[in-house]
Amino acid sequence: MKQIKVRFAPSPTGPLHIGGARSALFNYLFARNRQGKMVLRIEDTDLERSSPEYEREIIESLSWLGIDWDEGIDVGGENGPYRQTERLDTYQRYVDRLLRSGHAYHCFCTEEELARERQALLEKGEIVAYSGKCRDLSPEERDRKLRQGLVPTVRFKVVPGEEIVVHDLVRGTVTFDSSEIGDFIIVKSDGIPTYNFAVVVDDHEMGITHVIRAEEHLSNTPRQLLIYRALGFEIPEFAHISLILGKDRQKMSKRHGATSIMQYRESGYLPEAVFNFLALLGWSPEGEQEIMERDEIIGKFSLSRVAKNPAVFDLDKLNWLNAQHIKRKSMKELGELVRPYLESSPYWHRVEQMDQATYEVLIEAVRERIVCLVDVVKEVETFLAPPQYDADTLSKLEKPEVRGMLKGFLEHLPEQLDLEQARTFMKGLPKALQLPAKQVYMPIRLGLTGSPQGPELPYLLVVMGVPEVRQRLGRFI
RNA sequence: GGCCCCAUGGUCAAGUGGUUAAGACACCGCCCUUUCACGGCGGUAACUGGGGUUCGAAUCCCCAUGGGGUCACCA
Repeated sequence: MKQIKVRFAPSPTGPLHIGGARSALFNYLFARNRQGKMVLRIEDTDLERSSPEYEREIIESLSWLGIDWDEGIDVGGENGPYRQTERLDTYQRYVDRLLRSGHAYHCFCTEEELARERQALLEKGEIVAYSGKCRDLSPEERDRKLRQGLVPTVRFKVVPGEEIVVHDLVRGTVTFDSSEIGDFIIVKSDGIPTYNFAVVVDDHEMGITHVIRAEEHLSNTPRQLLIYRALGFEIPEFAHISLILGKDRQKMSKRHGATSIMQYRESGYLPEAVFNFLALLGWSPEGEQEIMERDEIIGKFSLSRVAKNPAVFDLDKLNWLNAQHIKRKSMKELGELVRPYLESSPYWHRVEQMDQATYEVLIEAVRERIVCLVDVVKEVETFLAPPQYDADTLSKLEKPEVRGMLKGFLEHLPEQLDLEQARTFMKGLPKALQLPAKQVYMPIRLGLTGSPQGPELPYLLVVMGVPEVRQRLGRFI
């Protein structure tokens, strides 16, 4: 059987966002599941908007997610270069071929007049397509315009009245009428090919067998099919996956808040959680299992289980998945992951002073409570920030019986204790003080942090340290 | 507006002619617990509508409706 080869071909005109990442992911999963190859190609033919910074960010985002590729930018390969602006001579060869075979022609219409015509058609509610004005220019006319210094575009000639059939792995058979497609531009006046042309040439040259991309490209496909045919290329399989929508059910875009992959990284989402979440958006595994690691997903992935309907991005579920993946981390791993966030905390100097054992107690205390890694910053404040007491809390703490209890607590409190000892100590405390549990624990908590909620008391004692416990409670005695 | 795609709870989503129509997130309740959270148990909640086809439709067909995409010298 022929080896499968897919590609992800972003244009570096912005950061990698959720939708793009999902396209990349599905390509990756498909390739890895079928022992195929993955290509990363940069489609930078939009000179105005492309930038090397975005290209770098996209690559970094993919790498962070754990998506890698066998051929392409950064890793090279036998079909390079993998940046479209570096492949202009290749496109030129095929343009010449189309020009010679009569499949394409030079067009001298200006952008202004085209925009006017398009607007008029749109208003009349007619099919918006190029008029074909320059289609039958005589060689003499063409040469004259060229001599006048007019810079032409190259258009692909579309024969109307023809049925164009797209066979799509997720959508089935989709039929288009060529009459709805006007002659379209394949080379811009700056000599750079357009997407519809370059994508066909590259996919062919690079031996792509499966084109997996977002549904917004479906209506481009008939144009590309025409080019495949004119050039005599073998047609790959297509799979158009449905879009990811925002809460407002519109295509995901910058308007929807955090949308770039890097933003998720910065907020402390784990790459394996984002990977897991994205895989579940538009695809579902056969079993019931939802929390999965990369290799499990690769093993289960198949295009036949990709849904046709668009999916709304659900942050709640991502959050839940992230918390689940955090719980799967070992203390040691989590301690490392969380450190950069703690470094930005105003209490970092305190954390820095902790010995390894105390640090791990801190991590353990916080582990079940955080959804994103950044949440540690807030959590750590419970332990280290100077407590704030509101009036209500103060009135509770200043009762005489509470004062007596706290006094007893401090008298019994050892000077030094680890987590196990703290647990035992706290457990036995009500008995030692001869008080019911509810009269003991909550006042201590309030006195220590000013808040009725937070990690279990033994954690508080260990992380805070006995001296600070004494100091915080001292004012209530 | 033309063309194209899509349509199961608030969201993700299983389901491919016969099911009490799964499961997950979110929400609500109970339990666990020295608090909150975690966790456990339970609950509310869906086949867009109308026609067909069929002994029988969430599943097949048609129409309507709704949502989305696309109509660039952007990809």
